[in-house]
Amino acid sequence: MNWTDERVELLKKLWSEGLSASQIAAELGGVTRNAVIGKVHRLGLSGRAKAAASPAPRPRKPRPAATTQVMRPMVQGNTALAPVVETVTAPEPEVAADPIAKVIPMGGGCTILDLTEFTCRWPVGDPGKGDFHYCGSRSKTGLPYCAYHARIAYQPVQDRNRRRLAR
DNA sequence: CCCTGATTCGC
DNA sequence: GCGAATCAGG
Repeated sequence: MNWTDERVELLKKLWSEGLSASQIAAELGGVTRNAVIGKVHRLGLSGRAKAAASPAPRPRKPRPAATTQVMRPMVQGNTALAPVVETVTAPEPEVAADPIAKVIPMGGGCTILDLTEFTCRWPVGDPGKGDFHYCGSRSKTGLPYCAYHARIAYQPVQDRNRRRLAR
C-alpha cells in the first residue's frame, strides 16, 4: 500500500480528529500504526489538537435504567426455575459504575456445571490460574449470552475497539 | 499486559 | 520516503 493523496488526506483528517495511530491504521488498512506515526511525523503534524483519545481518565457514561432492566430475570413464566435465577442474577445495588461489574458479581459468575439454556456463557477469568468461570447472568431465551455480552459478541471486533477508544 | 506517540535507522 | 523495531510512558 502506498500513500496516495487520498489516503494521506484521510490520515490527516483522522489524525486531526484525535484518533490514535492504530485506529487510523485500521481505518486505512494495509498499514501498521508505526507506518501511520512515521507518516504523521514526515508530514510534520505530530502535535495535534488536544482532542487525543486518552489523555485523561475516560468519562464514563452511566447507564441507569436500561442495563438493569434488561438483566432482570423474568420469572413469571417458569416458577420452577425462579429461585435459581434469582440467585444467579441478583443485582448488587452498590456495585461499581462499570457495566461489566453489574454483569459479573464479585467473585461470582458460575461454573460450567451451572450453565443452563438460560445462563450467559461468556467466559470470565484465566483457565491457567484456576479462576475460570462463566458470566452466568440471565440470558435471553434462545441466546447464549446475556444482553450485555450479546452486544459484545455480535459486534465486529474492529468496530467494538473503535467505539471504545474513540472520544 | 494492554495501549499510546516518539524516535531511530536500514531499506 | 517508508515503516519495523524500539523506547518511554499511561
